[in-house]
Amino acid sequence: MSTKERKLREFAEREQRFLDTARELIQRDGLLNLAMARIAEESDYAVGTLYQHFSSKEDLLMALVTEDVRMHADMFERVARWDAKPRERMFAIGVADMIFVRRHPEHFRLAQYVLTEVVWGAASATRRQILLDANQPLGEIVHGIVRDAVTQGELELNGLSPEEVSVGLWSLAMGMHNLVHAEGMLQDFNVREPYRLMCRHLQTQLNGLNWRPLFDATDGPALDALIERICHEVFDDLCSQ
Amino acid sequence: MSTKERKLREFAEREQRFLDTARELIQRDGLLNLAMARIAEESDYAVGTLYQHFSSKEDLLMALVTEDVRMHADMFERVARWDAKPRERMFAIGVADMIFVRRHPEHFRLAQYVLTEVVWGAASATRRQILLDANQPLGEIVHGIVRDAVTQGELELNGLSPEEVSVGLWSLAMGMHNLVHAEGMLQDFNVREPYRLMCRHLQTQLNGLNWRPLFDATDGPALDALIERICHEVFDDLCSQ
DNA sequence: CTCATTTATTGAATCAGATTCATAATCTGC
DNA sequence: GCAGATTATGAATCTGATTCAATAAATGAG
Repeated sequence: MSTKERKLREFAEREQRFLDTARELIQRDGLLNLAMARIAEESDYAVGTLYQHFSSKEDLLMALVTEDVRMHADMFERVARWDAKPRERMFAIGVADMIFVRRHPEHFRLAQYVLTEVVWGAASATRRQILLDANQPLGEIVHGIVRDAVTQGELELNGLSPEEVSVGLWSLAMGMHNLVHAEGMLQDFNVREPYRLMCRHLQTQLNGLNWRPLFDATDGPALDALIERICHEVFDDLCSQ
Repeated sequence: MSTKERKLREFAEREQRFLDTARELIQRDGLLNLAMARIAEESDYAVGTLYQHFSSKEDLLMALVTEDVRMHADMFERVARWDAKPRERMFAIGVADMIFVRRHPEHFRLAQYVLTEVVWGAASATRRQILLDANQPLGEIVHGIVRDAVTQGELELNGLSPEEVSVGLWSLAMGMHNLVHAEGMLQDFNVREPYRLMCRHLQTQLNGLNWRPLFDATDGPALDALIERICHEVFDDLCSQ
């Protein structure tokens, strides 16, 4: 039944086209001015057709975030496969975030919006589940690194679960993303390179957990060298810049 | 000119009434279903009158967040006045957050929404500035504690600015707030008491910064005792539970 | 106290934009 | 090539924020 397959493929292609158009429009005119009619028009389809793919505007936004999350997950998976000590891999997760943000500057802004009660509640249950599923691997990978460290005797949990350790590190990263995107909140604090700062604080926190081998977070050049090394060994194609 | 004063007071009272009504409605029907017409109706005023106070719905939401931020700032000011070591005061900031969330469970959900590009951009510039101004003291107090620690020889900055140290701790707290409110993101991780966990990670991070006196973050009872002590010494009236 | 003038309140009308759905077009199997 | 099924279309509908002409209240000079 080749016809059925072709139909499915065409449907998927059209969906992709809608998503790409939406992304362009957000980039051009801002999320604030995104209109369903415009997305349809710019994609050369009718509004009704757009609604065959997405049950609502919020649904579409959630689909965009899901796309990004999958790319993010790909980066995390490279880290998981990277042959290095758990502590280095955990740090590489932070570096992955940093690179990801550089390549998808709109992602966290959009994700922040989509995770909001208003948008979350207005999207379809199906779409929400898809997003949650896409997120799953991110958590798994981080937890896995924690477990590896414990197995290899480089970290003691001291009563925490691996997930609870992850959450501490995750919070740091998520909080920095938020501060960066909260207009005006961060400029008062006069922070030049928030993501490099995040990397440094990540090392500090890992030291605080007594995760061996300890790293001298105050050694700026060493920090930069490590970031550089991870860029080359793990994300070579992604950090030409 | 007592008449003018009375007018101003009445205007302020009416504004407060609108805000209180809005809060009730949000609590009852959710942010998703908040309608300007409803707020006006429930406050026994016409829609147009509501718009004399708030230039848009987003403006009103921002005013709500600003109210909360002021209360939050009051708690931080208590900490600033508390007679204790900088490290204890810094930890007390985390405890303040924890108590604040318990008393205003809707705040961070709302704040998350308001800090979103869409809402931020739709509010009036004036209202935005008011919110930023209300936030200012929060940052100042935290930076001040860092500076005190340095002055008293209990912390070395090692090339960071006091603001950059603050931002690391701030990120942790903000990230946890976000994870808590991102539906479904955290249950997968199976975290029972996220704010207690935040407190523990805060101690871990302070240790990582080598902020003296160090605290054994793995000692659960000691952690709980400290939290308890801060509740009583600083926030006695606020944590009857 | 009265009236002209200014200021504030009102809510029906307007507007924007998301969503629907009757109609038209296209496809399918025979 | 045709009947029936499926899909695409975009004008019409619906929701809810925002405006503004009409109305009411306050002011203050005489």
